[in-house]
Amino acid sequence: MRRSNYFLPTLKENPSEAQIVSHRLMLRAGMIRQAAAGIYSWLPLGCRVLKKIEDIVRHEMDATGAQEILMPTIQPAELWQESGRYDDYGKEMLRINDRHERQLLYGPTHEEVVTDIFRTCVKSYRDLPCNLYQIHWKFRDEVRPRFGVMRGREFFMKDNYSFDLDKVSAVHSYNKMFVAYLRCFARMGLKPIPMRAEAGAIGGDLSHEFIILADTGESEVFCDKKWLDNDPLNIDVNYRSDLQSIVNKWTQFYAATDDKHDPDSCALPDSEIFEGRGIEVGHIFYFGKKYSRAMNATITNADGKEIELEMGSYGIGVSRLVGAIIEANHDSNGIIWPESVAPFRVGIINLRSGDNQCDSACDKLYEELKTVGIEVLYDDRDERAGVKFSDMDLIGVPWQISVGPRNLKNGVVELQRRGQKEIKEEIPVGSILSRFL
RNA sequence: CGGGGUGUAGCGCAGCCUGGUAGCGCAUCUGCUUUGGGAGCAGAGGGUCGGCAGUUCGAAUCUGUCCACCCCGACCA
Repeated sequence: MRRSNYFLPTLKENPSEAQIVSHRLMLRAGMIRQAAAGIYSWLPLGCRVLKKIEDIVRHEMDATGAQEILMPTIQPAELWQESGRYDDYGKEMLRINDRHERQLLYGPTHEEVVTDIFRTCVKSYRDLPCNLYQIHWKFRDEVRPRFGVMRGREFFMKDNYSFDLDKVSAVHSYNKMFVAYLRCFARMGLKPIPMRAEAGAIGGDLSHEFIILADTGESEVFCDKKWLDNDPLNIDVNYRSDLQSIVNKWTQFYAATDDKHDPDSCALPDSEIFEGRGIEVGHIFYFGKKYSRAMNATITNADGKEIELEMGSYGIGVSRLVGAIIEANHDSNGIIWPESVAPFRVGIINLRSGDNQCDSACDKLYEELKTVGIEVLYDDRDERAGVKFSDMDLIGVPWQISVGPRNLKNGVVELQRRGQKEIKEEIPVGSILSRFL
């Protein structure tokens, strides 16, 4: 992408409405625009990152055997009246009447809709287990939206729903999601910590929330230092085999948020405790028959008996992750994207646009990188070098290639890793491409 | 939903107390000079001062009311 035709409205100054760093940087980097409190438009740069995260999540979900669907954002009130949640959910649910005065709502979650789909379409135990997911918009009318996309009212979320015949199978479905979640967050360059959680409004008796560590996180976290050395990507996963040992391994160490942490009763010595801050980015629930019973979602088992389905639901805040990743990866100059979610992998800075040598060297490099499929942003604007450096740092492109007349005389360009200012490499123009293959 | 705060050009702000018809910086446009970490000079454009209703000869400024947004708390992916 050539910067001169890329819609990227960066800001030099901090918008006054934004307080926390990820919100400020997302506005300054031209990723989002606020339309109303807690409601945002996603501009090209933000959209790219959102889709990168979405793709990682989709890939990991597909690997577990889950199948993607899309359910409506607008739902009929009847389903919620049937489950009993229409009254329970309260003012957080945005309620709408259509022209016929039918009661509708903008979905805050989709247990009711998916249960309705399942009960009418699936009648035999042979079709189980089944896990359906979507990556879609939801709306919760928060009393007080804040922190930009981290706590908006409209948000982009991945939500799965598992259906099983019995509890053993349902727990396996739960464990699959548990492991897949660890992998998702790790692939985004984050340190996930699963914590035993209250099931809250969703209901049920088995639940974990996934917290990622970030210095500027919303809640305080206390955990065993052994967490910091665990890497989920080292797990050799076969989703068909029993996963309980992996889940056990990942829940054996101490971890608690500040409201649950009691220094007096904690068995760990202080020297073993890591004290940090975190952001919740995922939550999984096993809730058994709560909805299948209320909504009469039954199935005939092998013995010809009609039984209620065992269910679970599993959420990842995809749009929240954009903010969370920035909270975990930034410096005073801007965002530092992990490569897996970066909007562009490489940025080319033409230090002297208009200079024939610089222009042609940049053009050539740009075309070469594009040809081999590397996402590259080429700043070809007629701006001063400082403006381009600052902008490229702000939007956090992982690799910066600076092309200027001084170095070009010696046939080299400069390669720099975002976030490691001290390391600058001078590389012959001809061999830069091979660095990215 | 309780408490606090702010609405003036695309962004950041001053002016309001003490009424006299709007200003600064950045950004934008034009020209010249510059060019390796947010350039300099000269010129230009851009505002129903959040909305409505009052007070007044006259309101960004005073009064009332509504709205929007932000912060702290309670609540949450």
